[in-house]
Amino acid sequence: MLTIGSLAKKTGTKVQTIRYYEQIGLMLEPGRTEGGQRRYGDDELDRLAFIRHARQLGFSLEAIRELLDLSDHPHRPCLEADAIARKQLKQVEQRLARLEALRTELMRMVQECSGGQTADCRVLEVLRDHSECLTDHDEIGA
Amino acid sequence: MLTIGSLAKKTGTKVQTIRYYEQIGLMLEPGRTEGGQRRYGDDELDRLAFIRHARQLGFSLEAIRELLDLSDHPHRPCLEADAIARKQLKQVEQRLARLEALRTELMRMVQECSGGQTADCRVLEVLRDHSECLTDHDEIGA
DNA sequence: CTTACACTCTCTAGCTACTAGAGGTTCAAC
DNA sequence: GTTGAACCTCTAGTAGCTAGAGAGTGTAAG
Repeated sequence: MLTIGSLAKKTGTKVQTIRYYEQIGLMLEPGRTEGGQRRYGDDELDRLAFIRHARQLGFSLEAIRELLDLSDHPHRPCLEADAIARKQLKQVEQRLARLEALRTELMRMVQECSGGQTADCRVLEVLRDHSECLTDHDEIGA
Repeated sequence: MLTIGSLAKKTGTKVQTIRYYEQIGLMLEPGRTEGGQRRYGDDELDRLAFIRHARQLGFSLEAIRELLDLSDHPHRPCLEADAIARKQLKQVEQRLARLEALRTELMRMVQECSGGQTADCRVLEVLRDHSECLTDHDEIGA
């Protein structure tokens, strides 16, 4: 049985954040001690690890909620789950494409920026350049 | 001379967001018409394009502020900007790896999920795995 | 058994990076 | 010279946390 603090440590989450996830219904209400302190089992550790990983991948809490629902209701017909999976897959692929473009730019930035002064530094120029970007105006936020 | 609206269109930014950037000091105060409306030149277009691009690359507004400072004061060494870029690159590469794992699993799920039930779904398991993550607890937020 | 103290509890308020709306003004085209 | 889209300021709301106040709990040493 884990205290909220050790669960936090194991998953790299702030204690407050775990309580927040419970509050908005992403984490289920855990068992409590006589005195009212939360105690967690391995299922909860898994669930929280999943949430944190998904967050690191840029999924919104709403998207994560959908994915968790897939696992919480295993007797649902597959069509529903399939639709959600397809939707998420599409998002994942968009995200991958953007991240790859991004990696390329960052790698170029790091390479070109070696030893000079800021005046010579291409970091700013690379990002300042808007010859390409002016055509793709998709959203930034998750 | 650009109105705030056309600047917004050119950079894929919301009008409100531009005013917000001005408010927090990321965008400098532009000239105004007699009637008090903002008018922008090409420098401001460049600056905003830079900010937006950097945001798309996952830089926080604070990191962007630092980068803009470097460009505003070009006689400082580039090391600082380089460090910021490297940090972002590392994060991007971590995210790419995890996203690829998730894509694989979602693809498998969509393929296999034809007639079965959610019970077979491995999506959660992929991200639930915390064998690696338990050692690297870097921040999520930019 | 009791005392120490790290940990937990709830609650409220603050943070970043926007976004939306109310209510009013300006600009440019007709 | 009037219409209407675009602009103005201001306030408040959003997601996803994060920090602090003030009080209670759990455990281990003395």
